[in-house]
Amino acid sequence: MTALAKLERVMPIGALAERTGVKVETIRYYEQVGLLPPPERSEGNQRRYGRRHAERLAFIKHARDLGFAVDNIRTLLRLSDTPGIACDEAHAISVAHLEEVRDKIARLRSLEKELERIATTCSGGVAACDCAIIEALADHGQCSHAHH
Amino acid sequence: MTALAKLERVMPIGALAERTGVKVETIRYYEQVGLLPPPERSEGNQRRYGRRHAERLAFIKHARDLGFAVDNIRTLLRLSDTPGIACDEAHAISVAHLEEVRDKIARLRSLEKELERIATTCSGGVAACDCAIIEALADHGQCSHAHH
DNA sequence: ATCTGAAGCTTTAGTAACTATAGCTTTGGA
DNA sequence: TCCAAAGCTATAGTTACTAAAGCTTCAGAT
Repeated sequence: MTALAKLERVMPIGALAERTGVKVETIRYYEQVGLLPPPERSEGNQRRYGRRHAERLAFIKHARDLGFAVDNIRTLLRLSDTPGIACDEAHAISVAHLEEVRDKIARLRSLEKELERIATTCSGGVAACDCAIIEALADHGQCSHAHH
Repeated sequence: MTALAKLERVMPIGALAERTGVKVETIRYYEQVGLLPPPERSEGNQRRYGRRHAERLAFIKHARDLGFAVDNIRTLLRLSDTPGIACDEAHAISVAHLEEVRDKIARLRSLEKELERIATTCSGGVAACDCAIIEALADHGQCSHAHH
């Protein structure tokens, strides 16, 4: 058996972290909140991971990168653990999340416009303003953006 | 003196909250973290606000709505308290924040694309997939998006 | 003057998703 | 055998609030 193949079976937490790009502390945290099942331990009580764990953690990381909440990931994992059953729920979660993301984008765009206006009014010169940014913040009247 | 004019001087916290759209608890929180100066108190130890406080709180709210961090707002308030001095700093904060916002928008757009792809692959039918969403999350290989 | 319900008070804990620290033990190669 | 790197647990800190418990004050009606 090669060293690599052995690593596949008994990775310590640091190797798993490096391989998945998830920090050691975060891995322990995921275990604590029940996303990642507790792995075997070495004689000295250190965690030893296998390929299953690596795959599951990759799933989690990917979902987190896509902005899914930990709670939703728990559901998605449960669904992926029971194959064949309805993916309706997975679909619903994804669609809801997509909507959230679109919403967030829209809100940020409106902020962007407003900030652009504010930040360019005062170019940062010493004498030019006193101070347009501060005034813009103080006086809501100039503000174009709708509901807060 | 009208009732309204009197309210301007001795608003209780609830009136200030209603007037500014900031929750009572949040107002107390802003006082605690030093954004809002401690107001006078009634004989029975209740907070009594005046117009100054209302203005300052409006400033804070507006800045928060624009997504400025509390820490940056503290700086902006300090700048607005010492008029005439350099607005360079205010400008720098705004520009940095604008960049952050743009960055966030860009990242969310890429998420949006990816989620769109994932969510539409499986339309939620019972038999159609098993399950494309789950598989997409498990298999990073299909993923178009760049760095995580 | 008294009653009462709404509003206010402080303190503490909870939220999301980690991150960091302290103080200790284990591991694995020279 | 030695030792530095890596791992362990438990606890606290982060951001910007929000909520709850258990009390006190306020202001209008009686």
